[in-house]
Amino acid sequence: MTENDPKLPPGLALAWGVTPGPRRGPKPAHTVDDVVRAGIEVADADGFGAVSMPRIARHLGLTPNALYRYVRSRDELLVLLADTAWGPPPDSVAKTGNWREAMTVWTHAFLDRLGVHPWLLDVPVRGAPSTPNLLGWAEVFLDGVADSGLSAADALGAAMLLDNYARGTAALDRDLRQQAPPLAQPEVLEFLLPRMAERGLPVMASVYGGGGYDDAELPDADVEFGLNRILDGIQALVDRT
Amino acid sequence: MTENDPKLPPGLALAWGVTPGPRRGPKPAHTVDDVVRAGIEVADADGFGAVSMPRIARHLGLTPNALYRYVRSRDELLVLLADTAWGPPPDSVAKTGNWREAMTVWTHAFLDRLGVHPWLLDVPVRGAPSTPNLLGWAEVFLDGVADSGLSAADALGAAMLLDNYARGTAALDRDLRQQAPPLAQPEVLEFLLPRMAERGLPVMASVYGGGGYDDAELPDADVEFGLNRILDGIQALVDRT
DNA sequence: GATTAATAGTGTATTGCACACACAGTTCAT
DNA sequence: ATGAACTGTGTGTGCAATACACTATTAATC
Repeated sequence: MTENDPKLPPGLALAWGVTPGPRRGPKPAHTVDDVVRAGIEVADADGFGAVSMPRIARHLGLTPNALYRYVRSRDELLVLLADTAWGPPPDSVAKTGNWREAMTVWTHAFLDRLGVHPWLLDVPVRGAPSTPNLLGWAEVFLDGVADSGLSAADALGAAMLLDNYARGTAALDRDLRQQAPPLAQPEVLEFLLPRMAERGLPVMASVYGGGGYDDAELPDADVEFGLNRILDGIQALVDRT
Repeated sequence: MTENDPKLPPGLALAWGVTPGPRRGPKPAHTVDDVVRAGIEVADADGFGAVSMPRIARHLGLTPNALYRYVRSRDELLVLLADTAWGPPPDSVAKTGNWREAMTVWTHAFLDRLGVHPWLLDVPVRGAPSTPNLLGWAEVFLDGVADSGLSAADALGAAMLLDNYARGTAALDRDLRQQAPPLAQPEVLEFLLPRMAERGLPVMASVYGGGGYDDAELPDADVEFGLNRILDGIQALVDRT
């Protein structure tokens, strides 16, 4: 059983490795870790949509309901999946010399993880981090930017800003990559351009019609553009302090 | 039937009001617009999770499958729902005097819409905007920031950045507001703090333990903080040009 | 005006999901 | 040795998207 403190939010206890002592009944054929591993394998293979209890159970050679012996609910499992898939924060952030480099490295590491497990974007976020690895990512961020002189509140604001930016960017990239985006087919522009002109959308029409606009991919340069804007903005704040 | 050009992405034709000419069979009891309106009502009332074909059909007094006479798939319907719920872009952006004010007004208007229809955050984004209202929002943005002297690419980058920021912020706000976030209960901190200390997370431990940190709400000040950082960053770019 | 082809909505079926509950077999504490 | 606690199975509920066959209706055509 997973009950330790029924008042704790789902997954918290398990994420911190709090497991009840020796049990009485038959030995479980697997561990919570096995279940989490299986879940990650399923998600990596077929995306978040495939992360269902029956699917994971099949992967382990179990019937669907057996999973509820390891985990109280699907929600609880998702918390564990997220923490495990994010993994520990990178050391590299601590080794940087200054806050700006730390933020850059942190954000790139964050994006890398999302490249490895794109489905992490689909795991609902409940609130502030409360599981070990997620807290670890926050910790190395705050640690790395200590030399900026930012207040704790401002540093946290910067972390939220970059977290948010990385997630959005990664989501966009993934969406463009997998499902053929609207503008990929020439028929679409053919359909769209005259109607846009008619409806008074000249600027966007020239952007789409100009040829230089590609919908099918998010270039690295665009990612860097946004990141540099944000860092410049933080820079202005740091300079002011 | 909705087929006009089967090669167009789902919903595109309908979103632009392209409907096939007069039909032969019985008169439809409703219009595509009715279906969309019903969908929005359902979503407003019970969230994106409630937007199912049976649910919308019931709202219209139809059997679930009847909807497929108006719309090719649920996906197509979602495209229409999103464009209609966003609605036309605000006039206010065009009336601003300079790019910075325009971006500020645009972002706040964007956030306002997400306040009205929070489920818009859950509608999957397929790629670059291709429906009339969404294109309109992009248009007024580019129009409003023309005086910045930014290149079209940079202005688009700024639009993406702010769009992304607003979405992330609104999502966070909504999540914190509805489902009780982890740190809301005192037992959680009681559980967490000793373990954080043990695991080498002193900075986050002092943030959570310091008392000033509230998980239950996203203050307006935090929203403005991020927005001002981004605008400062764009400012730096504008100044450089 | 009669015929015919296209169409709207219904009913039924398939498949898949989360989860509740009762049960059979297993293992440890007493 | 006995019984309580436990693991995994089977069965059932209620919901979803969507396919398919069918009936009733209507407009274009003869």
